[in-house]
Formats: sequence, C-alpha cells, structure tokens
Amino acid sequence: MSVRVRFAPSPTGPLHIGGVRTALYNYLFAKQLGGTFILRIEDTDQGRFVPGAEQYIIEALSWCGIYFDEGVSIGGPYGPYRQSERKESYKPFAEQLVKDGHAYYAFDTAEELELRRTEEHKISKGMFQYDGKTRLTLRNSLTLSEEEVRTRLEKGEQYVIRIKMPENQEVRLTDLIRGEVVVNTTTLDDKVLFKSDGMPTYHLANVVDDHEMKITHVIRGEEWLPSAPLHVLLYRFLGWENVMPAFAHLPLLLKPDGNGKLSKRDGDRLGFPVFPLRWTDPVTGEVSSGYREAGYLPDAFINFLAFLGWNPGTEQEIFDIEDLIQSFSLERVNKAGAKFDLEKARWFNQHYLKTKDDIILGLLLRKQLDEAGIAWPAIEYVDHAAHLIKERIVLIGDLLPQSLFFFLDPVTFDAETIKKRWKPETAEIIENLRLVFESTDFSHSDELETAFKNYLETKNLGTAAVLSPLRLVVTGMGGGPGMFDIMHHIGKDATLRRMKHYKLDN
RNA sequence: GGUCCGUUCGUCUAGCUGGCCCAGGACGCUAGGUUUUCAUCCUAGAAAUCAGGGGUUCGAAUCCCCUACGGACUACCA
Repeated sequence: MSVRVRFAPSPTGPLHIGGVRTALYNYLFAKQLGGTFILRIEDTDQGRFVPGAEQYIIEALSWCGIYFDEGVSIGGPYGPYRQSERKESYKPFAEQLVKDGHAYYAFDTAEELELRRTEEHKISKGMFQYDGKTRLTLRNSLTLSEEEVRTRLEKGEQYVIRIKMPENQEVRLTDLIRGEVVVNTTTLDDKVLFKSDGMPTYHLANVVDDHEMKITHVIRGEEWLPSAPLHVLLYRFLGWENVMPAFAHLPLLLKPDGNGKLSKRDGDRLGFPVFPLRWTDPVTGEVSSGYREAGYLPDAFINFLAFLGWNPGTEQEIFDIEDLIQSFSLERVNKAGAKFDLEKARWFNQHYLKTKDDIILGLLLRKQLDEAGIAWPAIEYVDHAAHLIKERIVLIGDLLPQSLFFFLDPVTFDAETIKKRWKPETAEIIENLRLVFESTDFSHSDELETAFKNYLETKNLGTAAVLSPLRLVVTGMGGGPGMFDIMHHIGKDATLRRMKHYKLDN
C-alpha cells in the first residue's frame, strides 16, 4: 500500500515555522517512500477564518519547495480538500455514533457551561470537565426523556453531539516517535464532535477525512498528543480501527529565550522572523516579517528547519532537499522540543549563498539594483560583481550594499578607515599612484598588482598603509574583495576618476 | 488541579541493543595561521559532574524506580 500523508493547517493566519517544519517532515516522508503528499485546509471554525491565510499557506510552501500532489487549488481524487466544502459528509457519522450509543446530543449552551466552569474552579481549583462524572447533571439525551429530546430536535433547538467517553478503559496507541502511549478513558472528557453551527470539530473532521482520504500516516505537532486517544476511540467506534493511520507526534519548536512554544509574537519581539513570508494582518494591518523578505534562501531555510528536531546521525550538515528526502526518517526525529537559533540560520544562509552560482546571485543583485534605481552595464558585469562579493554576504539583502561601488562612485567613506589609515601624506601618495595607474594596462588584475608593488618598492612604503587608503577612495569601504580585482572590474576610467575626485569630508 | 510528553556543552545535537564516552560533531565564542583589508578557509582551545537521588551490574549518559524542573493539552479553536 502506498503511503499517503497530509498537512492540514487551518487558515487562521500565516503559517509559522513550526507548521512549515511539520509540512516539511510530511513531505520528506512521503517523497522518500514514493507516496502522496496532500494539503488539506481545516476550516471548520468559520469564526477564526482569516482572508488570505490559505493563499499564504500555499505560497509559503511553494517558496520552500514543498510541493503537494493533491489538495486545495490543485484538486485530486479525494476532494474537496477544504473541510468547509465537505460539510455534509460529517453529520451522518456523528449521528451514527449516537445511534450506536457512542455519542449523545447535548443542549447545554456555551454560556451555561462557562458558568459551570468558573463555579467549579472556585470550589475545587480543578477544571470542570464534561465527562462521565458530570454528564448526568447536564442537559443532554442521556438525562432528558426520549420524547423531550425529539421535540427539542424537531423544534430546531441548538445542540451539539458529544462523544460518550467509555469508563475506565485503557486506550493505547503506538507513536512512531515516542513509542507506546497509554491513557485511561476516565481522565478524558466528552469532547464535542459536532458543533451547533452544523460543522464538525477538528476531532471528528480529522478522523473522517483521514479515513476517507486513505491517509496512512498522521504526522503532526505534539500539541495533538493528548487528544490522540480520543481519535483512536473514534476510529474504533466508526469501525475503522483496522485501517487506522499510524501516528507520529513531532516535538515543538520553542522560544529561543526561556521556554514555551514559539508563538507569532515572539519573532519580532526577539528580532527574527517566525514566518516564512511576510504577512500583513488584514484586520489590524500589523506586519510580521518573513524569511523570504529578510533575505534567506529557501534551501538554507529548509536545511536549517529540517535540523530542528531531526538529524541524520552522521556529521554531514549540508543537505539539499534531495539529500533530505534520501536521509529523512521519523525514527531519528527527537522527542524533546528544540529552541530556535538565529545564528545557526544565518550560518546556513551564508553557506548556501557562497556556494550559489554567480548567475543566480547576479539575477538577485540585478533585481535589487533595479529596485534602487541604479543602472548596471551588462548582465555579465553584474554576475561577476556578485562573484567577487559572494563570500562576504550573509543575507540576500547584503548583495547591494556590498557591491554598490561596482556601480556608483562612492560618496561616503568609512570613518573607521579614515581615522586609522589616512595620514597627512596620504593624499599625495594616492595622486602618485593615480599617475602610475594612468600608464598601466587594466586588462589583468595581475598587472595592476605588479604596478602597485613596484611603486611601493620605489617609494619604500608598506602595503597596508597604502592599499587601505586606495580601497577607501575607490570603494568608500574598509574591506571587501581583492582590490586589484575590483579595479580591473570597474575599469581604468572609474578607478582613476575616483582616485582624483574623492571627498573625505565626513 | 488533572492527563500526557520531555530533560546530554549557551544553542542544535551524536550517543538508541550498557564497557571503544573522564561524552563526539555543528553554530556561536576565544586564540593562532592563510589573505593587501573585510569575509572565506585552515588549526587549536574553552565549554555538558549526561536534571537530581536511589538502585541493577564487575561496569550506566545508556536498564529500573523516585524526585525536581520544563512543556503540551484540559473551548461548540485547531
């Protein structure tokens, strides 16, 4: 039987990196086994629907290079893939459960239950649960007469369907990451399966859909572990236990400082994105930063994310998506949550950047030049500029500031360098050097270097004392690629012009 | 409060069938080297009494128990 897995986010906002990692692991698992990866949208809570969230999810996965085989927007044999569009398919199962005595109608209003909850909390400090101990004190088809229930339903009174949690039974499930997990049903509550608005809750919808979509492995976040026994019970009561999917609950992604689940707020509070793409809240207009806009390469982002909770067991750190598909295994996923480490993300990005083709970097640089309204002479010229700086950039956004001098004469000059290297006699040296270069062939950087060295020798000057000021007037910067490579690349005219017209007035 | 899950360098982690671990790698950090500068690259170093305690054993990070701490869940949210 072929493997089928799904990533099932709810469109309540942007997908955060924990979600991206869940999607990634699902994807890697499916692809390694030649299986199918499905994107299903869990929008059973119409109250939390956020416009644009679904589109964001699709775009984010696409940017990451995580492609699904079936799902919303592309369809497939088990569609529709939006739960709101499958609305009609859940109710019969809920009613079947009632008929079989595994569920019941409940007429308590949300307000009544809320009241009960606060009361209970005052008295016992514990949490009120709608369960085997309390359900007979509440208004439902177990306490009301058959007649009464029928009239209420006929009158169209609001109701929910709750699971009738069996008493004192051990439910065990095997988690692919954690092993055997056993829970006694008396600690579980009578969860709502079907809401008064005609929609199922996650618990029912997820079980019905996973079954109908022939999902073989449910790989999801650890926050679902406590309700997994409930899901097992549902499979059992629905008669599907023999074809129930395998479960794997992934460890959480934690805040870099302190503990706790990484949340949407943490990112901009701590100065790093928690979202793959920038997101603008449609209601508040609040903007949250994204990895794409912050200058990360998708492959670096994915490599980094894959290692948050998984490792190959070898000393290899660099894995492209194909490597990950090859090597990934659920058995090697950690049990404990992982804290997010921005420094390591930056290191991965720098690594991927410096190994990228010049043509790709050139393309990115041209985009930035265009956006800044800076003219560039030729594609090859830009590509080579990118080549010269690729080992000293960490983020894509560093491309432009690091290579600006290839396109514009500097107007500002690094203050640190002026302070350290600019002496009263330096201006004269630069002028002498300019005369030397005037009669030098710029077609090879070697010749420039030779001419420079010869000059130093005749004047008995040290390299550092002269090269630094030269770099300063030509590029405005205190560091950068090989100076003679720069001069060769920008050409004789620009070099000599800059050596004559610089203004260090800052 | 209850249930469940977890706990190895600052961080990500190796270690899963006990001895090769007075714990290895990576990021970061420190120091050297290469380089005309910055970055890259190379080398070296500091950094975990394996949460704590008790067992089992000739021997435990690795097996068992207890404790502590952390987290998740505990909605007609997912």
